[in-house]
Amino acid sequence: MNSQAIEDYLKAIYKLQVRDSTVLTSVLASYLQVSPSAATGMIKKMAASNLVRHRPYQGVELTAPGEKIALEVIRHHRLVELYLTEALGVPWDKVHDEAEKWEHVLSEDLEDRIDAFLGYPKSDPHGAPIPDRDGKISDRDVCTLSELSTGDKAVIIEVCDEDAEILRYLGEAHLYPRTEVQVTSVTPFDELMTIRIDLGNYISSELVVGQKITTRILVKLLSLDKSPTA
Amino acid sequence: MNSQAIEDYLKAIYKLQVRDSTVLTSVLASYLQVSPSAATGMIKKMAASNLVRHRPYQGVELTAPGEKIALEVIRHHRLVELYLTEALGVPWDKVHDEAEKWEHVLSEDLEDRIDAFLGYPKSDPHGAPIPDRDGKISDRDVCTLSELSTGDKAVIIEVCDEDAEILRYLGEAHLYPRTEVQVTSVTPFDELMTIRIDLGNYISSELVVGQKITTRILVKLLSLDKSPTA
DNA sequence: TGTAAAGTTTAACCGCAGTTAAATTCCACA
DNA sequence: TGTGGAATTTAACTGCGGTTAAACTTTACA
Repeated sequence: MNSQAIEDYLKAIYKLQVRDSTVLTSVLASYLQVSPSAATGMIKKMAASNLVRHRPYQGVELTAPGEKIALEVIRHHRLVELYLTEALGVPWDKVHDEAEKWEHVLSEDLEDRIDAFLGYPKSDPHGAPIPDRDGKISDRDVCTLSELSTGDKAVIIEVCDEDAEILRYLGEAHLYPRTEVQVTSVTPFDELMTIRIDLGNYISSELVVGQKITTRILVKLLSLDKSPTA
Repeated sequence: MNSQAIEDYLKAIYKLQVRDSTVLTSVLASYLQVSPSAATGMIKKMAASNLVRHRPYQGVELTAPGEKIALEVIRHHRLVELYLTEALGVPWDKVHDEAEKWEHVLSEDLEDRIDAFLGYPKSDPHGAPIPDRDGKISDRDVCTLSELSTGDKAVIIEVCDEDAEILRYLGEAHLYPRTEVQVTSVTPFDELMTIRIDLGNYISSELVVGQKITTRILVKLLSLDKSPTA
């Protein structure tokens, strides 16, 4: 069995690999809030167990076995997040921190029971996909809100779950997964985006959001008035 | 915040104090499956934090702050045990081991939510009392099954939860909390006890049990055909 | 009452995951 | 192309909770 620390490192590398396929020691260290030398030490240990590939001074990558474990931990995390929301009513800005602890103590048996209770869900309360038992994640056709242009209509697929304050703000603005939004304008330079939010019941609201927000929301484009800019 | 190890030590001392008000290092060490010197080390550390009182070579006792923490951990443990049984259908011989891990990661907020979900329960699936938030446990008028005499009728209040095999056996024999039993005979020397078990619907069964079992079942005497022997 | 056995504590050590400080490597730019 | 600065790794150390072996109390009994 791997230690909780190793599980945390593997999960972190997995998440950082989404941006860059090879992860620099310093990036990993600052993500995990440890010193670069601590990260180096753990990287070497994980490399010795064939969980990661390490090219000294160049960065680190998950191996297949490492990725498998990372996906198991992420599956645990997201199942627990959804479970806490659905079964115990924990508000969505709190479930991440709770799940950080629970993900490491979840037995396979309990994982199955929670999965069944939830009806074998495909995504967590923030819209993040839940890997299946084999670690597979279904493909999604998404981009960040910040990539949209004026006139584009989209539905929110996922919001970043790691900042509780942002989540509270998004919740107040009704920016949940499945909410529809339309970009009504984008300012130059700061790229402040005015979006119309569909609140249901033929009600909508308008909101101006900056890149702190727009880069943390994943959407699926609905209308093609304009194509997303790369 | 205390480490998981310290929480485990405090809980262990609490449980062992039920038998003997002062706990010997060797007893504690063997209960926790660590070496006596490891126990000594932790005892000294806990004594320095005023969690226990240590009389060298004589044994260890919880202080008031130590007992408070022990009761909090036990409350977590028993709430989790009941929650796993009620909400997720985990069989009663498995909940103890799961709860051993979960008790250390339960936030106060989640504790309250689980407590409310369960309707502020007073005992766990094995009949063990759940301390309230202040650490108070309601008094109970119980003795062990082994203390009863021929003819005594009693209702099972609690069964020891720490041995999964015994629990499976007890479950098959329908020896749950709230089951009524009557002692029909006791052999000399081995003190093998024949008990009649009320299975409900006017059905009962008979079973011969030894002291491994009878000392692990707490009962409340119903009829007073004979008083319990001290 | 002296002593040996049993129990307890101390001492020296280990692995884990972190730290700071020093050495090393890499890379960009003059 | 040589070199300075930034990033990375190594080295030396820390605290935690465990180990075994040795030293020390306590106690029971001859």
